[in-house]
Amino acid sequence: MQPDIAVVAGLIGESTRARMLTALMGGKALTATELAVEADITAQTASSHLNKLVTGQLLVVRKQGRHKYFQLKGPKIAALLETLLNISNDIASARPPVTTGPADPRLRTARVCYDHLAGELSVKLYDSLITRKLIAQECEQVQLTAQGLDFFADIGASIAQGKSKRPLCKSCLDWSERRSHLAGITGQWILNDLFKQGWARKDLDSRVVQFTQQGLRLFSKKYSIDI
Amino acid sequence: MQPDIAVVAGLIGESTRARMLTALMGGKALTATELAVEADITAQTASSHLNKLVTGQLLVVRKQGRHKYFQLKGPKIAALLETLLNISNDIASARPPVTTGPADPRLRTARVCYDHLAGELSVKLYDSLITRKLIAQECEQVQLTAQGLDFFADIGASIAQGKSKRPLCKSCLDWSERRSHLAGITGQWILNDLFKQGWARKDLDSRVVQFTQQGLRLFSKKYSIDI
DNA sequence: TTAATACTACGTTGTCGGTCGAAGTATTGA
DNA sequence: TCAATACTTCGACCGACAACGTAGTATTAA
Repeated sequence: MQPDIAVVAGLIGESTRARMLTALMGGKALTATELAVEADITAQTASSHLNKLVTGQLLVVRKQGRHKYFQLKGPKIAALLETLLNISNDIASARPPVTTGPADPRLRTARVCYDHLAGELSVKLYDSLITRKLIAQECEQVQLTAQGLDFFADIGASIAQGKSKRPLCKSCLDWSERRSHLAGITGQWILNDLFKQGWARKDLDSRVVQFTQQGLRLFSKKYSIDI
Repeated sequence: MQPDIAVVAGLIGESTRARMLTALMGGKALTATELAVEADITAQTASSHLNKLVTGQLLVVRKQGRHKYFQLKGPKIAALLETLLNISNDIASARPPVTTGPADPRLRTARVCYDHLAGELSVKLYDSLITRKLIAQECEQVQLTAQGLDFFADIGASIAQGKSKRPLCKSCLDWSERRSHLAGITGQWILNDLFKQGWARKDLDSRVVQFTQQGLRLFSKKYSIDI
């Protein structure tokens, strides 16, 4: 029997739940109340939706005191949502040449895509890594070169493959830029490093990554990016 | 503004429409009536659904006489559906250890995944290509090796990259096998070649690829597969 | 303990949309 | 021309479900 794609798609295919899931693309675990605010509904309704999403295996929940933290269940779910974001963006921009929304410019510049960086800045990063031959892209597939491995070892990146099945590198299509950016373990490390260095912080209740002036300078220096 | 993933997901997230879309994963264009039969509804209801799917940009329609042929709009949509099939399969098999459905064995053996081959046989094909170093898989990414390019040139495959952005090779995760198989231009060529040689035919109203006895023999010989 | 917060369970309401019957238009074939 | 087929439009019905108010149960803070 074929798997029933309607149940999963149906869970995502309701605007309120979709807003919650999109909010969780920020990678951070959010509480039920936060998600209720995000989706602009009461706590009761949110509770009901979140229950469905957990039962439907799209979210996992961690209880902490009187709070319940919800999170996307894994990279697979995040990838599905990103695919949906891409296609939806294609469709939306194909439709009306009018109102090609300016969008939140900060969201367009840099945002979190589950566990890695997305947006203009991440595309520039990707281009730089390609130009410097630290990653190689063939056939729309990416991998670290020997130089790349050295480079990331030098800057102290702990990106050992480990026993996880996750690829070191993975290109992720950006819905705002329509260009590739870096996902996978390496992409995840870069984002974490960013925060650890204090170069940027995640906006509350949003996927926006807000760089400090100096952070942006140091970041672009580290990865040789022209701003 | 973020794209609204709810509309696309909502279109897929209705069981009747999901059945139609899954049927179209066979890659063949189907008429409205055929899809109505497939989904077990009347022609009126089917018409309404198909209209929505076309408006929603998931399908394209070609009019031919008094028939209307519907088809998935492109590889992107097919990829989205395949991702959904995978996740749904994971979820379904995680749930009840009971009724791990035997499924249609023929569907499990060989089926069409939009424009390439999927199922047990395709996974074996993939493994054979890897073993013989005709394709290389690193970091979960695939590409044709030099030998691979020679091999496919020898057997007359016209798999020039062309100006299309489609990758030559692409691994596609199989929902029935939980293993990779070959997609992309090369995967498409192999499937077409199969039919051209008369080694197999597509079942009507299904994704099943039905091999002839001799076809299976010649196919496995051509690609050095152990059956 | 009392009060406040975070979340949940239940019952009601109202809307949205899937479904089909009936009737209509276009195309094909005899 | 007449009849059959393929698809669409309209209208009505009805079930599903999102939303919330009320009323609960945990957990924390004072």
